[in-house]
Amino acid sequence: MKDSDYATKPVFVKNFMDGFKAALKNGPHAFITDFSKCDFTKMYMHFLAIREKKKEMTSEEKKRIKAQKDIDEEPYTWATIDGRREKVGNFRVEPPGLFRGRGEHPKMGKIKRRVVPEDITINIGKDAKVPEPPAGHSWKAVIHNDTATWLAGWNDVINVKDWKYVQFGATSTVKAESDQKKYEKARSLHKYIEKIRKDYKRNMMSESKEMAQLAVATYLVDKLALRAGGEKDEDLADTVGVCTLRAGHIKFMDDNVIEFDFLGKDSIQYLQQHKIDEVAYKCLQRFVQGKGPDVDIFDHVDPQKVNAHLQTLMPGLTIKVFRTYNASITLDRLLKDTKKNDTTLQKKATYDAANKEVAILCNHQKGVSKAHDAQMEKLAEKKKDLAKQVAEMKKKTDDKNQKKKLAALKERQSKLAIQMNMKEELKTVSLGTSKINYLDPRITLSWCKRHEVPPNVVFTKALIDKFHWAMDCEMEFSFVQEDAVEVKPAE
DNA sequence: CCGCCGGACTCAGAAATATCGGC
DNA sequence: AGCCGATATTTCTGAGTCCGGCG
Repeated sequence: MKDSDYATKPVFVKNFMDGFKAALKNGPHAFITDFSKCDFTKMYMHFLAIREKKKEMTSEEKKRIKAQKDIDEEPYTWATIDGRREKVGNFRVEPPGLFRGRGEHPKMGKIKRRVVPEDITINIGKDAKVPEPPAGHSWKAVIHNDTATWLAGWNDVINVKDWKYVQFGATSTVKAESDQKKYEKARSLHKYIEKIRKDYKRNMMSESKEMAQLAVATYLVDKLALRAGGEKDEDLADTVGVCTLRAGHIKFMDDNVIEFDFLGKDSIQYLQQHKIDEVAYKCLQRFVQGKGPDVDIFDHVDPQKVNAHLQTLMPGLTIKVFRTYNASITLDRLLKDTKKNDTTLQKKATYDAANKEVAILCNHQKGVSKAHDAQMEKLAEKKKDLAKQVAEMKKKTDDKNQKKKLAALKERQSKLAIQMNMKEELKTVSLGTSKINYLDPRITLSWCKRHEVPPNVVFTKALIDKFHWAMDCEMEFSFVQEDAVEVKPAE
């Protein structure tokens, strides 16, 4: 934290000092009340030294310690469900520390106390042996809820109403089945999408304010893959989704273009301009008329109402399904441009480009790494150097391998150019999130089969494990089912 | 009915850690 | 061939969505 700018934020400092003072109260250090007079350098140096020591270990030592750790943890990484022994996900409780919310979080800096066995509820089979709590401690409760999939849970110590759970890992049957169901539902949305679009286009012109707002909200969800946006408590960061968009979050530009500028999940900025449907544009103008920037645009609807309406059109349909649908069908469409005779590397580039388009659609971002500019500069140096080498090689007409060497240099040049281009283009775009959560793995795996690309070119080992249920999909798998008529994206 | 809220699960980027690849 | 910085992958935990039960 000392390396971050948290200490310059008044909210962080206040929350931290409140907790710190409470901890020091009645002790010999109760006189400490002023953050600006505190110097934590000694602690900082202490932890830095520990890190240094770790670094200095030989690789053998490191390996040995890791192996021992794996052995020690092994018993906690498995659980049996319906007679199957399956991998557990997060089996460790969260250690104490300072809470760091995302964005301008009102609780940043609060001290996160240690979670003790007395906080933990164990959920286990009636006849199973209950794990022993640490010596001298007891569990808060032991329950036998066979309708929930969590193994243990506790109330979060910062947002006390929230629960934290120990769950099965991504490779487990429960997770795999639910993942599969998610993609099947998104896939079936395709069969209803024309009906849904007709429905909202008609309803946008409804006299009923609720109906019109329902329609425009659904349109934005369909076209832009926005999140639902539920009401949030005051003690959380101020972020929005479709239903909580406020008048100040949109700007009306010429030619039915709207600029969206708001903070979404994790306080990630959504800043995009889109040309939208003319009727929807006019509706939005009507909805914000006479409203100040802080007033809700959709004051007559909420996610429950939108979802309830969606379910009159397709069973089980909710707002988030559109995100999955949109992401997957976009990948499906873009991968069709893969060239048969390309090298694996080129095919991978096509895949990454499609993945990138999905990431932009879903607004999946990442912070620019601290070293980015320096790294780019280094690559630019390399580029200059290569250019010089090429120029020199051109002069060496006496070298009988001149042609060959020149070709090799040119090859390096073009590779470097691609690398630099990619690095710059992806400096704020995060590809992983959509790969893990939004893209039907069968699209990717059937593409791998058709184009003879090994799955590990596009999926990490963990993803290959997670998507084991999709591995044997057919080569001809299509996210859009064969019997479906051709449908264009929302306009 | 409908709105509210607790509960359970999915999804999110940052940080930590492991592996890679160029000199 | 081995070191070191860059890149890839995994871990962590915070932040959403949505359902169902209750008043």
